[in-house]
Amino acid sequence: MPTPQKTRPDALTMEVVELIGDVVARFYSDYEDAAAEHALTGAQARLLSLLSLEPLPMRKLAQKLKCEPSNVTGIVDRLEARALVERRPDPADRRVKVAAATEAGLQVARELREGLRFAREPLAGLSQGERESLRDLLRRMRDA
Amino acid sequence: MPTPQKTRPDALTMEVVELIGDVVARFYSDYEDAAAEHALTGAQARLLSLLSLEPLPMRKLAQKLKCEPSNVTGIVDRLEARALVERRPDPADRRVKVAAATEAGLQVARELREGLRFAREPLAGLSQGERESLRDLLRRMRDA
DNA sequence: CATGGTTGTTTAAGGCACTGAAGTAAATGG
DNA sequence: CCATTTACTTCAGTGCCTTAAACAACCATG
Repeated sequence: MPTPQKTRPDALTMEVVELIGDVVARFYSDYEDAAAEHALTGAQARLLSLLSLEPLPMRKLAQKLKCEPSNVTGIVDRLEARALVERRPDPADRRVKVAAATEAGLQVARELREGLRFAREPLAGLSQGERESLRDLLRRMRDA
Repeated sequence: MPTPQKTRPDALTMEVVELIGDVVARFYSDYEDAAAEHALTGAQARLLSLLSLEPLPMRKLAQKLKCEPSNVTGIVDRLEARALVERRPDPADRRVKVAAATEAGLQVARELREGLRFAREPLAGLSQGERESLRDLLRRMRDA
């Protein structure tokens, strides 16, 4: 046994993990900034972003956001107070409240997506071919 | 003017941004989980991680964490209450308090780093050569 | 030096995100 | 029907985070 450690990662892997950490930090903080430009918190932006694709019941929102349903209540409350989101009754189940982005909410979500220029900027320096290999590598990481 | 938008990104770029978002979400949540295994919050883990490299004054910590110094006070308070971090006086400037990881804190930081297996797992499926190109691409993104 | 401005840290007040427990209303299955 | 489960909310408590204000120590200028 040359190395007593269980799964001692090689230097290359360690460096890539480090780099991912850096990029993650950058992307995350850029996302928060983009949200802040619309006076949204990160959590509010993520929730609104989800609703810009399709209306969802509170329960589903909690699942997608990986948090407790009681938490979603507050976030939707705050977005609803700003008329970016509304609660609709579910005709099929009167217990359910379906959260949906309003017209204004959709607009903000669009601007938010476009305002993610920070995330795109680092990509600008890559060639078409490099972006393709990056895409392939990321896909495989995601699906791992 | 075929497209009224300012800088309409192509489909490839959009997909890569989407993929980065996915990987970021995964990495972030794995980091929080790893921290939680040591009863640490994400913020506490990040701060402790910084201090595991070198002791830092409160002011520097705030800079690295991109937050207000008054915020750092509370986080260090909680880590100090658990004896993972200690405040030392700076002999050169009596205003300054240098935060430093204790022996126990260094141990936790080490375990935390090793416990980041989640972040490494997706890399396991990549070959040596692929990891190298990923490293190069990430480096260029970081330095962009 | 003395003094006035700057810097490093903390405290206090307040908002948001989050959890867990408890409560209410509606659906569902003997 | 009634007991259980499900969807949502409310409440209490914690942590992160910011701004404003306080304090002590540093520092430059006259």
